[in-house]
Amino acid sequence: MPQASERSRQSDSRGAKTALFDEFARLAQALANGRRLEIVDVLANGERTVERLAAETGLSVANASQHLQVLREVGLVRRRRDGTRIYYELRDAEVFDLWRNLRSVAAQHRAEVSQLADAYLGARDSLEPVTRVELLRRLKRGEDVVVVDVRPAEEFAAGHLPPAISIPLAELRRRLRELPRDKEVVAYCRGPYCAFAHKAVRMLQQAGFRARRLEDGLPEWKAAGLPVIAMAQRRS
Amino acid sequence: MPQASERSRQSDSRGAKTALFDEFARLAQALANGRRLEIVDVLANGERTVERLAAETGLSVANASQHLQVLREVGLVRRRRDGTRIYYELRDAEVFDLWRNLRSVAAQHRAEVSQLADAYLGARDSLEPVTRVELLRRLKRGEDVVVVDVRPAEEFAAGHLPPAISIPLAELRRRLRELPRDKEVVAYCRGPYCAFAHKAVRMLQQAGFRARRLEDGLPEWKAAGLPVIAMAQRRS
DNA sequence: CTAGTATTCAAGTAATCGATTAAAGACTTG
DNA sequence: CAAGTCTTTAATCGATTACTTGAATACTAG
Repeated sequence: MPQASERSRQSDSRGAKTALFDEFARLAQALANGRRLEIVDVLANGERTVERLAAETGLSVANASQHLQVLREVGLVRRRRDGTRIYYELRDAEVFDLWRNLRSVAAQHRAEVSQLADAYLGARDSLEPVTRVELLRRLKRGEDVVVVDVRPAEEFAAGHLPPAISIPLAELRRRLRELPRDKEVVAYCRGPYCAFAHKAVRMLQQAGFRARRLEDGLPEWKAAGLPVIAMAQRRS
Repeated sequence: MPQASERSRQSDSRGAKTALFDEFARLAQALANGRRLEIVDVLANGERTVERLAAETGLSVANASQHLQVLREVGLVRRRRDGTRIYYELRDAEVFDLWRNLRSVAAQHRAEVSQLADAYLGARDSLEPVTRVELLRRLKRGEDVVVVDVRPAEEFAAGHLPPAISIPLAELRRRLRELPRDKEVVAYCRGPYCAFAHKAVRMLQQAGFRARRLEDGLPEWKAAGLPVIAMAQRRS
C-alpha cells in the first residue's frame, strides 16, 4: 500500500475517511495470514505460551512471536506474564466471532475451501456429525452417549463440555478400553477445521465402536452460550 | 508471504492444513485494504457500476476495477452486465455481516479507530442518536417524527425505511422548506461510518430544526430484519 | 550476581501489493 | 462495421510482508 501512509496523513475530509478505513483494513491485514489464523484458532481454546503455539503451528518461536505481535498491535490478542513465560489469549469472544464469520464466508463462497478442507480433514464424514441440539437432547433424555474431548489435556482443563471425558487423540489408541461398546461415542475437538475429532472417529469406527463427531468444537459450543466447565487454573 | 505458495503445494497433513488456512487468509487479504472496504460499505447500500464506485471512493476507474476483481475472486461480490456497464453488488447478507463484525471489533479494541471516526464524522453527536427500537416505537405510536434518507436518490430507490422521504444531502440546503418545524427530523444514511447523516443533522440543527441521527444506516436496518421498501428497478 | 530459559528485536532477502499509465476488450448505437 | 462508452488487463515501480538467523531482553533459580 504505497500511498496509504501519505493519504492517511492528510486531514481533510477525504483524507480522514481514508485514514479511518485504512484503520479498519489494518485489522483485516492482521487476519490476512494463514499462520496467524491458525494461532487464533488454537487460542480460541484457551491461552497458550509462545513456545506451545510455535510447536502447535509448526512455526519457529521467533516467527510465532512476530505473528503474535501483529495480532496484539491490533488488539486481537492480549497477554499476561507468568514468570519467565508469557501467555497469549484472544481479547474477547467477539474476536472469535470474527474468525468464525470469516471462515464461514470463505466456506460458503469458495469451492477451494471445501476441497482443501476435505484434503486436510479426510473425505466427508461417513456419518453425519451430531449437532449441538441433538447431543443436548440425548444427554437430557439420559440416552447412552459418551462424550470424548480429544484435544490436548491442557485444553480440556481450560474448558470442556460438562459430560465430557478427556482422552487426547495421542492417547486414544491405547485407551480404547476406557470406552464402552454399547454406547455411542461422540468426539469433539477445536472446531470444524480441526483434524483431531475426524481422526478420532475414524480410529474408533475401525476399532468397532459406534462413533460420531460433534458438529464443531468447544469454542463454538461456548459461543452458543452452552455450559462449559473449567478445572482449577494452574499457575506455574 | 514468501513461502506460502511453496508450502501450499505440499500434500501432507501439515501442508494441507497450511493450504486450508492460507485460503481463509486470502479472504481476509481481500478485506485488508481501506479502499476495498469503502467499496464494500457502499455496495451494502445496493449495486453500483464501476464508474460510480470510482467516483464515490475517489479512485480511478482502473484502480476501482482492480479492487473489484480482488473482491470478486474471493467471492465477496458478484456482478451483472447491463449493456455496456457492469453492476457489482455484495454476494449476500453474510458478507455485510462480516464487514460489520470487522469494523465492530476494530471500533471496540482500537482507540485509533474512534479518534479517526471523530476526525472524519465530526465531534461526537450533540444529541444521542435514535436507536432503531426507539424509532420503531415512536412511529408505531404515531408520534411526530419525520424520517429522512439523505443518501443519493439511487440508494433510496434501491431500498429505504418504509416511512422515509428522500432528500439527498446535496439537496438538503435548498429543500429545507419541505421539512416540518414542529416534528423531530430523524436522518439516516449508509451506516455509522458514513458522514451524510452527521452532516445533515448539523445542518438541520443550525437551521433551527429538531434533528437527530438514526444510530446507523439502511444496511444495518435491513440486516436487523426490519422492513425495507424498494422502488421499481431501473434497467438502463 | 550468574546461569539458564523464554521471549522479543533487528537485519536481510524474496515475494507480494497498490497505484499509475497506457492499451486492449466488450458492448451499443448509428 | 465504425465510433463511442464502459470496463478490464498489462507493465512498472515504490512500499510492505514473512520468514530466517543471530543477538538482545526479561525473568527465575541458585
